[in-house]
Amino acid sequence: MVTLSEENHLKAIYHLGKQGRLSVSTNAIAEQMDTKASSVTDMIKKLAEKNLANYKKYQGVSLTETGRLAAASVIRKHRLWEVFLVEKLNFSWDEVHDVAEQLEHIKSEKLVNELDAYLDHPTHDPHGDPIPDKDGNYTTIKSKSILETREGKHGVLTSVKDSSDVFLKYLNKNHLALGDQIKILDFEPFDQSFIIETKAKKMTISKHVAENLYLSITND
Amino acid sequence: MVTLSEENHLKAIYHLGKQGRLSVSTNAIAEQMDTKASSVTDMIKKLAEKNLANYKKYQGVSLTETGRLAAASVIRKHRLWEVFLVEKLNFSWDEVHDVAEQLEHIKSEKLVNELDAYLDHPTHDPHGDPIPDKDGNYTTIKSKSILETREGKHGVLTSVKDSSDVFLKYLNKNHLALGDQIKILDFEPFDQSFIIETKAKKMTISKHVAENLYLSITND
DNA sequence: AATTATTTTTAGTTTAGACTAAAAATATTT
DNA sequence: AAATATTTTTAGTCTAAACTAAAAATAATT
Repeated sequence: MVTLSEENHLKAIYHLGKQGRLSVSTNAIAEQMDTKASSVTDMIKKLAEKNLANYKKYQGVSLTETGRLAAASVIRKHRLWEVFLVEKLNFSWDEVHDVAEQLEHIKSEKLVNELDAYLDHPTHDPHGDPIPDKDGNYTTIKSKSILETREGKHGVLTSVKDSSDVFLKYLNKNHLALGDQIKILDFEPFDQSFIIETKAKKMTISKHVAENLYLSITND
Repeated sequence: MVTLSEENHLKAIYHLGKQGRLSVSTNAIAEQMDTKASSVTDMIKKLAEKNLANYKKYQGVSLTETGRLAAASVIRKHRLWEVFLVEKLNFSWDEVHDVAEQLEHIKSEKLVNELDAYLDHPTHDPHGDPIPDKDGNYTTIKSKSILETREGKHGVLTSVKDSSDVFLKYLNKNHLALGDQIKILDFEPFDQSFIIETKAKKMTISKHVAENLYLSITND
């Protein structure tokens, strides 16, 4: 049995290294999880003991195949629940995180499978993040942050890097949503801000915003 | 903050006494929860400390108004989730309990309210048990077990007392479901068995079954 | 390369929740 | 009412998961 805390550590390791494949530092995990390095060390040992992680003292941790699958399963549940909350229960995308954080730990094969089917097998959550399938696989939409994109290009807003409350509320306020067609009109080198155009209007976005918005570029 | 274990104890006390109003014994709680009396004593002290329970040593426990509301809230969530699982996710009524047992502890006002609305404010769960509203109130359907009912009477199957796996599977096997119209044809004093008639067929049920099926009697 | 700084681990506490075994209180019998 | 049985509580132990502070290992800098 994988405990709640173990699941959370698996998730952190998964997120920090490429799906847990590369080895991540104790400190990085501690920071991500808002806990202490010593606590992380303890937990890592347990994960290694259960063959969920590869661990050598002072060398960081990576996930085993089993660990990667366990982590993907938790993330799958998290993102499916997020879709459920937004699509069925009128949550907005800035309200789902805390609840999904709880729901992701519910243990029931049938529940996940039925939920997945009920939602029509969604591939991405409300923030544009991919939903792993039962085997932990997912397809990534090729996309680039606006900061990496040149003026004149346009594309569809497919995901946000930062999915914090504040950022999502900023996007709501400015009527920016996933799926929006966006054109990059101008780039200002001085502060690396952009002028972009949506269906509705033109607006200026800061560098900080630009690096958190991901577009799937439309060829023209 | 009410912990998971505290919530489970509140539930047990609520179920054992009239919504926690009458004082229940430590042993009864321990048995219901499949734990030890000494553990229950510890927990009861915590509940009293938090003003969720009234407790005097050796005198049993009852719930305070706050405690009663907290318990009702957990039960409300449990039963709403059961409805969700059956109506939306193709669970059958004998599969919902364990999952609902987990889901009932998810903390989010909005989640419960939206779920309630999404399910169209159901008043009863798949076993016929009433779903408390936000204030912990619910309406009981007047019903009697078949064992307490005389031959010749008929009524609608509104709830089951025992909602264990085995019993529900027995009912499935015999095509008995909530909402079924049932007529009591005969009573056999020797073993207190009954012959009943449903839309589909006649069948004999044992005393043990009869005392677990509740009918809302139809006047004629 | 040696010193300093940082990161990671170890060792020892703490808290919540459960347990066992013994003691104390209450109930039940004779 | 005394003796016995049962229930409940207390006292002390255990485990999981966190913590602090000190020690050990690794990394960075002079």
